[in-house]
Amino acid sequence: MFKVLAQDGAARRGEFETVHGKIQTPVFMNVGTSAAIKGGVSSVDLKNELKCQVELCNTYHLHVRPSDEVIYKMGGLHKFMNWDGPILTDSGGFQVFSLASLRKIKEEGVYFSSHVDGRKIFMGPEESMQIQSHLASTIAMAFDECVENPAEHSYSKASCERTTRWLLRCKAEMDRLNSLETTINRHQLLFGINQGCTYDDLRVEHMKRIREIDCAGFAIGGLAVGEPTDVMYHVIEQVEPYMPKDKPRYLMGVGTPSNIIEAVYRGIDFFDCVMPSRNARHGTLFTWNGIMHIKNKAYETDAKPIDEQCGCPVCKNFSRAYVRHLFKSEEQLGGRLAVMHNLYFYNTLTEKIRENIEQGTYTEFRSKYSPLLASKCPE
RNA sequence: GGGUAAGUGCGCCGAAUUGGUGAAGGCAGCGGACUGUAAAUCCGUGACAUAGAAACACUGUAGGUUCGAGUCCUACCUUACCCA
Repeated sequence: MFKVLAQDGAARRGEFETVHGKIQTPVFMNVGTSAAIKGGVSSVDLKNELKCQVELCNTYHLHVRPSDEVIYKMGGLHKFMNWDGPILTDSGGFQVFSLASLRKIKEEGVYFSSHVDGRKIFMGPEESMQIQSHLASTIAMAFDECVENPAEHSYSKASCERTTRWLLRCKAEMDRLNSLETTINRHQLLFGINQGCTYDDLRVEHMKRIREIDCAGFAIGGLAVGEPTDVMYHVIEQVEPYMPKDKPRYLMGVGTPSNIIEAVYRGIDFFDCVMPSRNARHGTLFTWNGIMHIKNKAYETDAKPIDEQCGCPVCKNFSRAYVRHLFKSEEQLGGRLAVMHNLYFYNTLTEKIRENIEQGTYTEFRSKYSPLLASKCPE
């Protein structure tokens, strides 16, 4: 299912075949938590204009609203949001982290207070798999605990061991669900998730343990949650040698353009992050010359496109001055255009990464763009 | 001409108990943050200054009462409304 087509150092150019189409890696998955890209971008935009390969949705959010039963009745997420490409659903594990004040963790699973109406929600490995099966995503993520940083070694160790037990339960439940005639996508894939906070021994031990479990891919979770960037890169370097070479590797929730370039350099294939969409809605745009705050006065009468090197529908049609105006006057179109630009940028970034790995020029690409894309755009 | 009400820091709005620390807060402007989305959100922002201290400045204007005045008194100015 996963083939490495080319390699340049540790960087891999791959292809992952799924029932919803082939994914060219490295890939950036576009985050539409509640079956929608925030900022008003639809699956039609993603497909026709933004070079999106994979859309990511969230188990917890969709369970809360509109409920997975509703989506199941509507024929699954693909039909529901009219997206025929691959979909990855996150398991709700990140909400164990982000809704820290609203949940309680037990061996059987996690008790949440809904962030919408406060009602009690229980989610364990089986529930997460059942919901994701209803959603009928291409790839389901294992239900894990994303441990906060910093965390005690003893807590992280116990949490890792529980996450392993949860993965075994996820695997068993998914196999059962995939065998049911009533299941919409009976070829749903499961990705296991590595945890261990920033402790090398826990990370490696956990990776060695979960690679024994038959998953379609493996993710590194629990990073970019407050630790310094060099610590994140260090953890990737520690874990990567123990990740199967014939399966995709997914760095969850990461990251900045520079983070992605650096992680690919260290052997990662899949990414997702809210950063392009969230920052766009907040007026921060990514360009090939660095980061641009479009609300800044400097762009008040700037007739140039956001990025002269960019081929996105926004840069082909509108000026910086116009987009700035939309933001300053709180027109919804501003957010939409900004999100479209940033997603196109991320999808083009991974496209360029793939080309450079194929051509064996990834090291030069990385040296040039890793610092450049993290800098502030001049002008 | 007479009467009533009101004037608050940086453009606008606006709070301030029976007078009691150098006047809350909001908007706008300007800048920043954001990493498996409780986020179209949050933070900073009078001026000056690298920063701190000192100094300077504060309720239309000018006086007065008082230990102490945005709050009380007097005059004037401005605005709104009412009566001629």
